[in-house]
Amino acid sequence: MNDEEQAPPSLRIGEAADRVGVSCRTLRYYEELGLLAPSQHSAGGARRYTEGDIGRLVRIRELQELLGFDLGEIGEILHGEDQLADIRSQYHAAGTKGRRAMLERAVDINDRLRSLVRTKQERLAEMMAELEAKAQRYRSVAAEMEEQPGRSDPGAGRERPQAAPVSR
Amino acid sequence: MNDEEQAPPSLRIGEAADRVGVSCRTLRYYEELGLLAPSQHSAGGARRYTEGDIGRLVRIRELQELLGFDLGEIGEILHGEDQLADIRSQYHAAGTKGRRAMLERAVDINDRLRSLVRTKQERLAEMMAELEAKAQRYRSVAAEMEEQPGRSDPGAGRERPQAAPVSR
DNA sequence: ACCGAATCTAACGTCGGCGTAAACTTTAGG
DNA sequence: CCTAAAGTTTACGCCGACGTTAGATTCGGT
Repeated sequence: MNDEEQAPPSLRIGEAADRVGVSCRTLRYYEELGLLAPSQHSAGGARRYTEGDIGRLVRIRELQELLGFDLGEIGEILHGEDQLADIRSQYHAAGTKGRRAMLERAVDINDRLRSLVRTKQERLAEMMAELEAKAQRYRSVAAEMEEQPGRSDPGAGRERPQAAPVSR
Repeated sequence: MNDEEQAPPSLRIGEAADRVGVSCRTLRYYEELGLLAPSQHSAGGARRYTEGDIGRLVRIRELQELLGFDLGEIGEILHGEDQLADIRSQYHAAGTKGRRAMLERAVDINDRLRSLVRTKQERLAEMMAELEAKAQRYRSVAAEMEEQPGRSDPGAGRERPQAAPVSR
């Protein structure tokens, strides 16, 4: 009656790579570094990536491009979180003490990441303010050009409204 | 009567490097790439950096670290702005047409930078939201641990309040 | 004038993050 | 079953962004 396969359609390496805009080589390289192992394989041994894998991959890229971590640091971050995730599935893996330690470590990573993101947001906000100020100066220069067409010889226009200086 | 020298105290390469947290080699490298030339030199030919140079250097680092440009792209950005700055000091350098073109180019660069910063801010905001959601989950797990001290054997606690799952 | 610390130029070294080539195997459609 | 397209492993290549070393030169305080 129900011939709908509910198997999550895992992606081949090329499809996965296209989805996040990287190369196959990059995926294999991440696997080599222990960052991202496909959670499935075909009978013949080909990599099959689940949606969860894709999510992890996106995460890696965000840490790389947005926050500027190198792949080693990203590995540490991800593994810290992986360990904590194991607490849920493997209740027996560690004693209460170990679980507390893992949680603390994950919280620590999370705190540092949030702090880093915050400072980055602040710096970006400053930069944006400067860019907009500069855009404003550009507009006034453009306005000055409008009302004085065809002016190109030096020595003139020295004591006029003095449009805001352009460079920083 | 007035022996106060008002000369802007230009910095030596080591001092300049320390100020922005880079190495001397990095400064010489940037100069080699045409990104940052010290605006002064000592009699013997040693580099002397003004405060303006420092500002430019900071700018380079921001474009590199915050926005992720490579040094070639940064060069294009800076030179575009440099050209526009010349319009102010060299009225004769280009005809009205050329000046308009330069302004347009600078405005174009500015627009693209602002757009890029905006999208980066948006992505960072999303990331921050995820990090805070995760922090919230951590807190609930920690709370669960508090009210159940010394629980470490498996098979138990299966049907209790079910603290939010930890991993993403 | 002297001398240790800082700079100079020139050149080679390094390392991360993949790109690319080669030779072989799996996959999937007709 | 056949075959083109996609995937696999192994290994070398490459480039950007500096680090480092060497030997000569300059700076600045006494």
